[in-house]
Amino acid sequence: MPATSMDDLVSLCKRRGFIFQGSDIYGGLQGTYDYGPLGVELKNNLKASWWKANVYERDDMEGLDASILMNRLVWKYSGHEETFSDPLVDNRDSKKRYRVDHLLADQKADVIVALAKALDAEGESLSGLVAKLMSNPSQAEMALKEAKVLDPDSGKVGNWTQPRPFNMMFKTTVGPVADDDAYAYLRPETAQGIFVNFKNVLDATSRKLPFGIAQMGKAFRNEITPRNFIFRVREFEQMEIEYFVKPGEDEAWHQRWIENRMKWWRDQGLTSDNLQLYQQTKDDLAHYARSAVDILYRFPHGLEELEGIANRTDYDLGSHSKNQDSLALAARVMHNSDSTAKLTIAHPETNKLVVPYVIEPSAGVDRGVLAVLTEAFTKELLDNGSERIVLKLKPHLAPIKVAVIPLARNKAEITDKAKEVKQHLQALGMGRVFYEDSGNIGKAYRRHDEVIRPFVSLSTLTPWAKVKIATSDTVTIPG
RNA sequence: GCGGGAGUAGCUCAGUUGGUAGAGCGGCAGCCUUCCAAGCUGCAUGUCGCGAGUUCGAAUCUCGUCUCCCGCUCCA
Repeated sequence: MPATSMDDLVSLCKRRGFIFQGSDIYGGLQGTYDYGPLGVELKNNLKASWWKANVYERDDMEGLDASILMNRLVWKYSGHEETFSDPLVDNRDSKKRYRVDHLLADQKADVIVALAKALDAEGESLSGLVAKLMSNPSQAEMALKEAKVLDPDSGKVGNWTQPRPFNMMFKTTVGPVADDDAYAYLRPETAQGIFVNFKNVLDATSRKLPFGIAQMGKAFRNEITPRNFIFRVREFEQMEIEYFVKPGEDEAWHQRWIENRMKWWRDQGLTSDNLQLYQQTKDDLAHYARSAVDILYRFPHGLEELEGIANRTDYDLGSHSKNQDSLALAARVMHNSDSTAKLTIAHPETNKLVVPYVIEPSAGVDRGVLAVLTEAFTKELLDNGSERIVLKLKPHLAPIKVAVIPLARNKAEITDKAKEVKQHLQALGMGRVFYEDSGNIGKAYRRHDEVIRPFVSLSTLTPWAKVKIATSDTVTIPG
């Protein structure tokens, strides 16, 4: 079990070159991290394993790599522009929605005082009150009621909902003129790139239901609180599948994907003890989902989401489709007057055009790396009472595949042979191959023990292991 | 964003009542070494997170700021 502390992991990652704080020499930038020499190998290995399992080893999957920048209309119709914008509260009676800061700015002083009191935040500035309101929505709802916060339009006391924190999409200007309309968002999820390419992929491949589209890529969220190392960050990478199925078969496929994805994570070395499924409640659900199951992992900071597997029904394709009235959509979608495409496919039996349902297994690459590191991090107690750190990684994830360590570096008959072996191994294209002759043998072993398993312990977790060079010219590559 | 804690060498940390920095591990060079976290010699580590203030003098006191950790929040 990983009784690993986050501090231990952060320390190892820095020391051995897995993960660094972003913009480190300028004091860092919150919620950004850089992958170092070993980290990039580990991350690439994890991604390669995902792509192999979900694209190369299946007959029902296509790959895609969509742009990070997309037409703003994508985010309008996906629902993100509404749900990922500023902190908002709704008046249940008037059905009007207000930005929390604007609402408070319109209140009389005594209302603000009463609100501050209800929030136990006397003397706070207006922005401080907004923050307080956003920090605990249910308390905020009661406070808004208690303070009799007025609806600025009607002048009556409002029947307020919980305030909701939404301004998570990064904006950037597009084109040479930075006027108000020349902006785009950095995508807050990769999924939409798949949905807007649904017709393109279909036209190019003549797929039939069920089939999926797989994609990996960066996404950006202006998180209020980046936290827990690479767990919650502002720039992150996703591995996502949108799997399109016949309406009515969605529940069964949802289950199948949950099992499939759990198995994959176990194949990456995560143990069942540290993995858990969580069925989201109605309140938890994102705006697009009918139901969702999370794969949770026991990270150093707690049991948290590693991957979400959602049943998005026909919400997304329906949202981005023209002529929605003719589609008999199950999901409630915004009327789309901008799309130029009908996102349908022939029903396998009736041959009528239908909007397929979507099952979305969506995993965080960085969270995956964190989970794998957490699981692999092991403190071994040595006979002399001291500890050594070892990463017990699956061979296919190991950042260094082979370390060739000559048993002496002052004897040419040994070092020449060792270098020759290293050349041969390198030519196999198996990944990183190191020739290690610094210090003495003991130190060279230790250096690699930390990041790959030593050849001496033939654990099933051993990657390629170290190569032993002997004067008898025998070479062993256990594992 | 709010509350609490922290930031000294690559890592883990020490630094006494303010007098301009140390240890272990690691790194580099050389020697030694046939499987071990083995040893020996030498070298380099640093605007003490950043900026300002108080002071003759600040790692040490004050303020600001950035970053990290814990809690509230979250959902890849």
